Amino acid sequence: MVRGKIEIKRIENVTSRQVTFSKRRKGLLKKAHELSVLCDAQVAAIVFSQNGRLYDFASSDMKKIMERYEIYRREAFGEERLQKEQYVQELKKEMAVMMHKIEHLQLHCRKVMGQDLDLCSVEELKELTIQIEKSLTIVRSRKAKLNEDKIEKLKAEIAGGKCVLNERNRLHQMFEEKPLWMQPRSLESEKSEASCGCGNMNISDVKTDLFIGLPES
Amino acid sequence: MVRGKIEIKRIENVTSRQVTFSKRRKGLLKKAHELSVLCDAQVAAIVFSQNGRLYDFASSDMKKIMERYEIYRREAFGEERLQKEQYVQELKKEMAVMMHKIEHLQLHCRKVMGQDLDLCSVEELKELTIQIEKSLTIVRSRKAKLNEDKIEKLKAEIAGGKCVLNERNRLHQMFEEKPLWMQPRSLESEKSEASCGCGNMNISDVKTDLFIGLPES
DNA sequence: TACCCTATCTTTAGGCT
DNA sequence: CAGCCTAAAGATAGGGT
Repeated sequence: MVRGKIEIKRIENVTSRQVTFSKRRKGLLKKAHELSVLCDAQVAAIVFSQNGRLYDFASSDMKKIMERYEIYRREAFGEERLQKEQYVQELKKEMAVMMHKIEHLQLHCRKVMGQDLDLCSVEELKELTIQIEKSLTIVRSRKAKLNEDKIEKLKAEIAGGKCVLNERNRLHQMFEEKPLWMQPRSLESEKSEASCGCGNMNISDVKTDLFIGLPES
Repeated sequence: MVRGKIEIKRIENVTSRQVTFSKRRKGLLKKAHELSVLCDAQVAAIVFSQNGRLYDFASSDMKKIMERYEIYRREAFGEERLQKEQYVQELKKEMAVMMHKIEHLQLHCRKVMGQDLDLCSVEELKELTIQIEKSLTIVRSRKAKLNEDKIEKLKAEIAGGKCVLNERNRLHQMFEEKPLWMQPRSLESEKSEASCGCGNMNISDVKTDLFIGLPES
């Protein structure tokens, strides 16, 4: 091979390849430009180097050229758009299903709430009644259970509270003093006692309960 | 201008321009190809002639090259796609809202049906009870009304039926025979009479009522 | 990496068929 | 309009800085 002549195949020497890339890339873009000017044609050229760098030329707006290209190559590019379109259609379909579901649920809710019964047959109303009666039973029993639980809890707390009180009384008696609650109290001490120590809720209920039986003097 | 040398500006002579276009176009695409092979680069070239004919070269799939290009030039191309993307996003958002609504409705339905009450507070249960009781009242009154209407209707029919019966009685008397309903009846027919009207009434009750007066034979 | 040099190769303007 | 011819213009491989 004499100076200058090369085969058109990948240049294996990295340096040589990079140099050639730089030169020929410039040449290509220049020629693209010349063609567009000389012949008044729409020309675009895109080159990605092996390093991923982009070099390009576009005689006019690249976007427009590419759009025009896509129109020509509709068959190759249409698919993707079609797929997107189909995806949107699927979404819409799904939304329609959900919408239907919502309507159905709303209708059911309303019926159970005793609304929109105009269209119900006697049979339907009968079933509805049974259903609602069942619900009522369940809800009531649940409520009753919760209340019972609460009562149990309160009872336990009251019992606990009494223990504390007895303990305190015992201590006071050990020091041969009247327990504090038997002494005349200022509002302030009452306040501070109420807000003292133990939590800020349950115990206070218990205290109130206890106070009922206490002498006010 | 000597032979061969030209300025880079639009060629005014149409023939000359077309010839030059043909030659340089070929040259450009060839160089694009050579660049891609020699330097292992991704190269694309698009040329539209003034007549709107398309000539192109792509070292690999043009679609991919253009997509890669768009990633580089996102700011210029993003808008349109972004709009579509936003549309899809909006759809998805709407779907999420609907999904939420469905869940909410389902939860509500279940609660009204007396299911999933574990998480309800006593307050909620109280309200639920009131709601369900209301529903029950409404549904019952609606059912009652429908039944009353039906009874009215049936009474009217019975009245019509009595006319027929009277007619028949008249015929029987003409033949000096006792009508069947005046003959002693079995317990069965009495029972069915007892269950008529009030309570779980439906068409069959009423029919039974009508059969009472009809000859069994 | 980038640019310069230059011999040589490639492209192409213009002309012709 | 397509193709061929040819000389000039242009591009570039290989080498050097």
